[in-house]
Amino acid sequence: MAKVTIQDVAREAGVALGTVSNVLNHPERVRPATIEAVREAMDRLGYAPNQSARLLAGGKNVTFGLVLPRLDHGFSLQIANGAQTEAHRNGYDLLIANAANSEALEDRYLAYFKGSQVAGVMMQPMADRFWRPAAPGPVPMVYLDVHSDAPGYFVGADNEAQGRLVTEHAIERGARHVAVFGQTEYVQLAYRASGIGRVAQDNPDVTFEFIDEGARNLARDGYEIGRRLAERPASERPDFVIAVTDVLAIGAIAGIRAAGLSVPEDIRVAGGDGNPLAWTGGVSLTTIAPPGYEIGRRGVQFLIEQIEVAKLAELTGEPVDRTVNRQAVVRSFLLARTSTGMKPLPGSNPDFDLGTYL
Amino acid sequence: MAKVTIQDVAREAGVALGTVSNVLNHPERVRPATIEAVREAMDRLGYAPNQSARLLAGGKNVTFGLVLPRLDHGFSLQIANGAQTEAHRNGYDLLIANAANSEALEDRYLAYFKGSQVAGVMMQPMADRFWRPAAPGPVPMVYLDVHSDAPGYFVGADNEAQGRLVTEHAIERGARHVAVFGQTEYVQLAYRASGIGRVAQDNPDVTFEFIDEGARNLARDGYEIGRRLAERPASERPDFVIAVTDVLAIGAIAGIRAAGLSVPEDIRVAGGDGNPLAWTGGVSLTTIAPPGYEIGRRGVQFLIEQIEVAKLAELTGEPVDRTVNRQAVVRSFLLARTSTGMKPLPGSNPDFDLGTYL
DNA sequence: ATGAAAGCGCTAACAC
DNA sequence: GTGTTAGCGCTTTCAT
Repeated sequence: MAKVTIQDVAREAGVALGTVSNVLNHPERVRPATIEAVREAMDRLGYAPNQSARLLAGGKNVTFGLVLPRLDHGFSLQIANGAQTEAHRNGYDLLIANAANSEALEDRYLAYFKGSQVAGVMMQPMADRFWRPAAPGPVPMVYLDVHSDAPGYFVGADNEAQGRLVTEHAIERGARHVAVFGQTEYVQLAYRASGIGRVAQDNPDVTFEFIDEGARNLARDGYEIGRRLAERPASERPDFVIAVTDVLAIGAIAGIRAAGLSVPEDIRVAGGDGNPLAWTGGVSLTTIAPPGYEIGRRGVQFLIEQIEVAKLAELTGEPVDRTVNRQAVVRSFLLARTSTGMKPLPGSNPDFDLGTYL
Repeated sequence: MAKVTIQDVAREAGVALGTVSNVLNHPERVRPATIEAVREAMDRLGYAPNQSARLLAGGKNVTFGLVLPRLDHGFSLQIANGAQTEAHRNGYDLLIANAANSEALEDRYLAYFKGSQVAGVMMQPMADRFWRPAAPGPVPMVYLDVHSDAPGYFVGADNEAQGRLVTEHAIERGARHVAVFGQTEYVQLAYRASGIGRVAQDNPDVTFEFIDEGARNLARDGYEIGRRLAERPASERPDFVIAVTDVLAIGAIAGIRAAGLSVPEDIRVAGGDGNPLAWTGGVSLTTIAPPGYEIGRRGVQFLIEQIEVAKLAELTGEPVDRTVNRQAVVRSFLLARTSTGMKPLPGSNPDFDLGTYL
């Protein structure tokens, strides 16, 4: 129970306190045999270095913090996984905090990370039109899935491109009557819709129908709309359906089938955000590669960039420019699959199968 | 850039250092007007208390750590959400670490949390037959989804009961020929299968068929098996299918439908782990309530229990018993739904719709 | 490679 | 209520 300190280890190993510290932080300064003895003493005593003391004494922290608005959302999970992978690849650890849809908790975790002297903090702010970044603080900070003209680092997806790519694909597949649906209250989804609208304007010969309903973007909302569209007389029925999210799209596929039509033979369906949780059984969904993972990776890279800049500034003695505004946009690309009549690739990526989320 | 300390705040507010500390930790000892002035100074300076210094000086940590083996698995997410909710309800924060399937990372995060003097640590160990808990350390610790006779706190699901409940439901629904399938390599799933087997023994008049294939428990594995079963001649065809996981079950439903039969009219289907990510479109799946959420909640309660015990021991001066073995088993209950011919409840829980995981 | 010592920012105990 | 001070465990620096 009594906590083991570096002193105890030193005594047990018969060396000086400073030597134990060196084994931990600068092993190259210590003779191998000594290292061995010290390590053994640590194991014997079950020693775990006190992080607080380490940090307070000026040790370097190799941990990043990530504040997510929720943990039951595929997009945020993609971010978490991308960030974890990239952080680990660069020798950093990652701690994740779930703000559980509460702005108070979001602030709390943010302050906690800052106060913990982590090497950097990433945050996906709660979706909100009025959101503003905080003033630059003492630790590197990156905002994910949002943009701003204020000083800071921002990584987002090109939502308009996501909409554009899917729509261009529809045209290429010979669509004559396209139905677009999904709740576009969120800024990100509105951009997706705008990309779709842009391509629509460029193709006046194709009929576009925008269904703007009080859908909450749940699978069952897509189901209802899909069923309704499929029950129309053939002449008024769309031959291509675009949903702004994958979850809506799989709902639509189920609804179309429930009405007795088939996908992609009668109606083709595409989603828009590469959500690996969206699985329809039998027919794989055409969508856009999941940008969350890449956003997480890019966020970590921005963090490391800030650390490098700060290190350099410290060497040259020049102050860091606190007013820079850096923005990264993650590139989107289409994943064309069965639901729009494409043949599945032989070695298709199992990452996009719901099964991995068992 | 220069970090703001409690000293700076004190100077800015024109009070003593100790007063600022009191505003932070014992506001009741400070006059309201003073509190106000200090708070204002904090805001003006952008002060964030240094957690390391706080902890090192003996402050109480109100943060729990949770080490998960992966973040792309519904069960672990249930745990994270349950733990977060219960922790928050009790005034604690929760930090999540993703070991990303690496035992080295698992150890690393565990050591980090211990060294960070968090108030308690929960860990869902990587599924492994040879797993043993670590020796009791200085911080409260709870292991999730595993059991052991070694000293420690353990919270798990009653996997055998999960299998038993589903199978009893099958009998009640009039099943005559039950097909059971799923990869039972993991200990947890083997227990589920054993619960099924137990009920099978008690009902010799019902035919049970155990399909033990090299399935990886992905949705597409369930799809193949479901299709194959449905294509059998009617006399050899099961009238009830039990999959050890929900993901397999939804795959099976899709497969059965692809073969031209319908669920639940021709074949009834049940899953076994209440995975909210399993969504089939149209027909809702009979399954067992998701135990992950409850396991996370129970884990936090065990952590708090250990903290209480330690507090009490400190008061009485008696040493804490380090050899106790406490085990909690999360109760399972059936969610009977359309896939086994039950009528959906009018106000059915939206939590179990994939849509919330959009 | 060792031993001694300063000090990181804060909390809690103390005297005022 | 306020101001002062010891010391938490560690890293780093400096002399040896």
